[in-house]
Formats: sequence, C-alpha cells, structure tokens
Amino acid sequence: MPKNEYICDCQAVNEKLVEQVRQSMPEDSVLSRLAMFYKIMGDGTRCKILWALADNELCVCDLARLLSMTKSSISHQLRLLREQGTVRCRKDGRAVYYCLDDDHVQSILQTTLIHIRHKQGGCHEN
Amino acid sequence: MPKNEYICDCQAVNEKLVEQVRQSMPEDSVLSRLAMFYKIMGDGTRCKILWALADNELCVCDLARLLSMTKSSISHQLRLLREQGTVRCRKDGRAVYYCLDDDHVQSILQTTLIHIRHKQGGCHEN
DNA sequence: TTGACAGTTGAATGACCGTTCAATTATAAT
DNA sequence: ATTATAATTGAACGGTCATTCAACTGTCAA
Repeated sequence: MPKNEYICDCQAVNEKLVEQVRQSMPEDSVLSRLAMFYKIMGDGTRCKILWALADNELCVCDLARLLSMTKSSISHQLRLLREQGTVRCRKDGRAVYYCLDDDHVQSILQTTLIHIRHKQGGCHEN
Repeated sequence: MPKNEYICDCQAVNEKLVEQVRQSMPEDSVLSRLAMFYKIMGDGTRCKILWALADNELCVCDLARLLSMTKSSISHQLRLLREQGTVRCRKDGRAVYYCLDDDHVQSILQTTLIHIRHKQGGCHEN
C-alpha cells in the first residue's frame, strides 16, 4: 500500500531530495505573486506599453497611437499594470500620464532582454 | 479630415514624442519573444517548477510529488519550458531529469523576487 | 450650458490555455 | 516475452483573458 498513491501517480521519488527542495523554495504566497507579476508582463500589448514607458512618460492617447490601438483597450491594460504597482499615473487636465512605478521594473526588463538576445544566438538541441 | 482617425481614436497625441519612443523600443520580434518568455513564466505551476529546479536537478516524478500533481500535467508544462529553452533535460534509464538551462533564468527569478518583496512592504496609493 | 474629447468602465465575445483522461512509447526487471 | 512504470502525447473540457462595443465621467473651450 504505497502512500505515494495518495499524493501523485509516482513511485520513483527521491523523498529526501524533494523535501530539501521544498524547504528551499519561497513560500506559496510569494510564489503566487511572482507568477502573477510575470503573467501581467506576459502579454504583447503590456510589454510594449512597459518598454514605451521605460523611455518616457506617456498619456493614454500617445500609447494608443504608438500601438495603433483604441484608448479603451490601452486603458484596460493600464488598469492591470496599475493595480499591480508596475505603472503609476498623474492627471493633467483631461490627460492622464503614465510612467513606470520604480526602477526595478526597468532592471527586470533589461535583464530579460539580455537573456532573450543571448538565447537568440545560442543553440537549441531540444 | 484628421489622419489620426486612420490609426487610433485619439487627437491629443504628441507626435514627435511618440516617434522618439517608437525608435527607442526593441524591434517587434524581440518584443514578442519577451512577452512569450514572461507568459511562460506567468503560471503558478511553471513558476514552482523553475524555483524547484533552481535548487536541484529533478525528475518528473520528483516534481509531481513536490507539487502534488500528475506526471502528465507536469510533463506538459515541462515541454513548454523546454521548447523555450528555459529548462534542459537528461535521460537516465526510465527517468528524465530536468534542470535550468542557464544562469540567466536564475538571475531573473532572483531579481523579480527582490522586486516582489520590495513591493510587499511599499505603499500602494493607486 | 453646450459640445468635444480624454479616459474609464462593464458586459459580451471569441481565442487561448491548464488540467484531465486515455493511449502510447521506452526502459528495466523477472 | 511479459509485466510494471516513467514519461510523453493528443483530444477534450472548462476557465481565463484580451479586445470590442456602448455608455458614462470629468475636463476644457466657446
């Protein structure tokens, strides 16, 4: 009566190692926030918005023009980015200007860009 | 007859600035790869897999046990990670051991973790 | 105060995606 | 050879999510 059956469909498990790895991982709440952060970044439109704001503060109209999209669509995406604290906004008359909330975001974007460019030239055996 | 109408539903556009920002952005192909990379990272299961592999090489059974999921589900996710070059695998008998493909990934995970932890303590006015 | 427009919002639609399930391949042991 | 099982795969199901559309708010100008 393998107790493994109660948890997953596997027998070939290195129990000790699994336990060690479990200890080394960030707690669940942190992991969900991490996944959520990446999920928000993981959309073409939002990525473009972030890279645009990395260069300059822009209003919704500017972004709509830049990406050839409607204000509504841009606004919906900005709301997600805002709720997660990735971008910040400032009102000026009728316009609302957006910018990146802090330097971490820019740093993450840069690091990932380097990774992407590195992979591009690399070899993919699998 | 505003030519703006042909592109988006905006009039209040800083044309010069938009053009400048457009020049500063990475090319479209790079941006899609970036978004795709984040999208792959942006799932709870895959995030956990990556953090586990950041500590140790593990086989599919180990991962299934660690996350209390089926081998099938884990395998599907590993395929995505493999196709993107985020993880690498090595066969040993019946088992297949997975590890992170390079140090960039670990560095990106760490940087993002710091960002998350920083945000947690910070203030969220919006 | 009326019209124009920047921006937001909620509902609806259609596409995408994670998990499950069943079937299959490959390897090891008897 | 036969059995057991690690791992992969494809189809299907159900939920999630980006965009669209229409309605609305707030601000500026005449």
